[in-house]
Amino acid sequence: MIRNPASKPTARKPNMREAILVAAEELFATNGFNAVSVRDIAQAAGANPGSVTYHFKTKDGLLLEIYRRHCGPMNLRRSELLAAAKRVRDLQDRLEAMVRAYVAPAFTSGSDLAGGGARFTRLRAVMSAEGNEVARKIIAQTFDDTSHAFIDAIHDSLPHVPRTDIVWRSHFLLGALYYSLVTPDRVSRLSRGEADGSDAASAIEQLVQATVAAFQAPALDQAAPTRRRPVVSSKT
Amino acid sequence: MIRNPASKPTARKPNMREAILVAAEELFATNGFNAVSVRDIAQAAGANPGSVTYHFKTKDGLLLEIYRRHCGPMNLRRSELLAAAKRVRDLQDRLEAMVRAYVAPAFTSGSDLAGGGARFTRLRAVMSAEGNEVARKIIAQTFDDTSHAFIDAIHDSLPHVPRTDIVWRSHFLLGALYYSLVTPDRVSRLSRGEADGSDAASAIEQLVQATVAAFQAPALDQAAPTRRRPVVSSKT
DNA sequence: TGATCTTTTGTACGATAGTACAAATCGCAT
DNA sequence: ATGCGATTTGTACTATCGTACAAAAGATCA
Repeated sequence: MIRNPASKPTARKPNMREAILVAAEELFATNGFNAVSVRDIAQAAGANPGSVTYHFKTKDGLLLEIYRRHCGPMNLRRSELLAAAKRVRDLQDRLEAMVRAYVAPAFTSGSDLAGGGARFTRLRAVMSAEGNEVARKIIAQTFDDTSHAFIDAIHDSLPHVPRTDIVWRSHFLLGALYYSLVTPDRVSRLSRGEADGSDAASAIEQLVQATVAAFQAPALDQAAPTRRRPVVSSKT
Repeated sequence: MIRNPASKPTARKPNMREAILVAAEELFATNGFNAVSVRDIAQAAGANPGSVTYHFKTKDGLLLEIYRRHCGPMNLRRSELLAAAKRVRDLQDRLEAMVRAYVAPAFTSGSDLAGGGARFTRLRAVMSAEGNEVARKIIAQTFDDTSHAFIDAIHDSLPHVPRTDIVWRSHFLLGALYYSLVTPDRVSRLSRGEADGSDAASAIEQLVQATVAAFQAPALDQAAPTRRRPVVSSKT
């Protein structure tokens, strides 16, 4: 019976600290921060309430640690994918690759944390909706750089669209992304079972396709008083 | 000193019940349901905690009443605007009008409730993120009809796009809409002050423009293995 | 005006929250 | 095996939660 080779020489049971983190992630992402008690988390993790205090000191500390361990890997992955996307020659393909570089890591794991990508993104969505203070600080510090990098890159591919519009549209992208992870069942319901809102692959493809089109919409500021955009085809 | 002509013969102070509702809306929409105590609400409304119990029995009952008084007017307004939009002849204009009919009532007041539109929409966003049970039931009952009406109408204007894609894209629209109301400051921050995320008019225009383009994106299912979409212009 | 109903107030109660802390337990190097 | 540091357990404390309820106060109308 081999014990898993714990990297650190400190670990009694399989990995209680990890179990608490995962349980907390899931519960926070599903019910919000305040609706979940430390006791709930402990029970879900098969731990003792006091154990949570031992590892993370406070409930805020636990949330902080959840962010800490995810932000790095996810942003790293995004940077890699963005760098690769920037090298794509074709302008249309490049834009799509960049959007995908932004979207994909939010759905899939950003590191060895099994399946943690979607769960963590859902958590971010909920925390941002609740106006959580701990989350707000971390997000402004950690994610704004990445967001700016994407906005700049996309702007380079769409020079005729003002940066302001790019910002708005990337904001919409994040909102759509969050909402897809928060209430996937709504998609299933409204499509009357024809689509599965929980299917990450579908969500990514749909989101990328729609967002690329949104980014390519004509500029708003400098727009002429009357519409002048070529419609895609409008009827068959 | 004229007393305001209360429609109902029951009302002691200006309108305590209303004050509690407004305070609760604002607090719930900002901090989430569980983070706000009945005492917080009472204090913000200048009322006594017991008064909340008297008018709404429970905290859930208070939330329920908030939904009740907003859902009707907002959906009515949406139906009116959708009906008007359907009468627009030009296909492109009609699509835009329909999207606007969906978006506008969420930002502006749906009735005589002063400025309540945006506040209520923000509330819905937060409740949906928190997975609130009371909200979930009401939404499925009250909003799905409206959502279906819009999806069907938009599908009629975009027959070459599968209904499934329309559902996804309208889902993205709602997510973007929610997020715009939840964290408007992010837009201001990322645009380095060039845009004001709190400006409803800007948000609506940006959202409508981006969403119309997203809806017009080529279909996903029946798509050919290689891309074949006419790019809008891609460079000046 | 005085009776009656509605609304507001004040207070209290049981439940549960986050957290602290001492005791018990475990893994491991020696 | 044994001692030691790391972890887990159990429990307790204080604060705050939602809610109930009786009393006070205001409004309404004969």
